[in-house]
Amino acid sequence: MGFPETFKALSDPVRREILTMLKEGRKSAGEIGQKFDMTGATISYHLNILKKAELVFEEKEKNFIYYNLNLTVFEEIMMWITQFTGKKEDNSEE
Amino acid sequence: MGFPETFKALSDPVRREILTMLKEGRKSAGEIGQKFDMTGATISYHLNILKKAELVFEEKEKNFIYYNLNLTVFEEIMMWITQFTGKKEDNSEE
DNA sequence: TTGCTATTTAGAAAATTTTCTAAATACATA
DNA sequence: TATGTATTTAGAAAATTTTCTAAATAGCAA
Repeated sequence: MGFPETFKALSDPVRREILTMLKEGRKSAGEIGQKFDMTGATISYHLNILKKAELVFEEKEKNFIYYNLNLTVFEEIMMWITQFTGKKEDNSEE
Repeated sequence: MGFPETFKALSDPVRREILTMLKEGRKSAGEIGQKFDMTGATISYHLNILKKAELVFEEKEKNFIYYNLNLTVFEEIMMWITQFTGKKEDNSEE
């Protein structure tokens, strides 16, 4: 995957808002788009960046494409930041 | 401060590399610049972005300006990510 | 003061990112 | 098959970011 893509993906407010929406559970591209004053094409562009950064994955179902959070990469970002804050690196609880 | 600036600041590889360098301790703008194949003006631009994001602070001493990590904001990013990974939010050890 | 070193500021050029419109694809169902 | 809905792709325009050169500022030291 690569940190460059991940951090780039997180650097845009629209994309962070999309991630926040997905905390509630999967949403279709259309549902996500309704939250923003942008064309579907632009939302699609942002979703693609999140997908390439592996921050989300998609599930195709009927006519829809649903987007989900992929938590693995969030863990990796945590690790990266941990090198600065010096908290323990293995969160072995839970 | 604001997450937008912080994430923007972290989105550039040069700036992340600068932060990594500063783990060792404070460095002057000149010392930082030696690591990169860029003009001092460009380094200064990146340092300013890190400073505005409050990821670093500066100490002026004699003819030099030394840059240091400011760990506070890293903690805030950790918090932001924690909302996704669901780890405990108060790291009350140490 | 004058000159030297360290760094920033200003403004322009180059590169990248974000957004849009229009067209394309894909699937579902009448 | 034909039509409609959901979403993406292509290509261009607009906006932002990164970089450079040249000039400015600031402190030190002769």
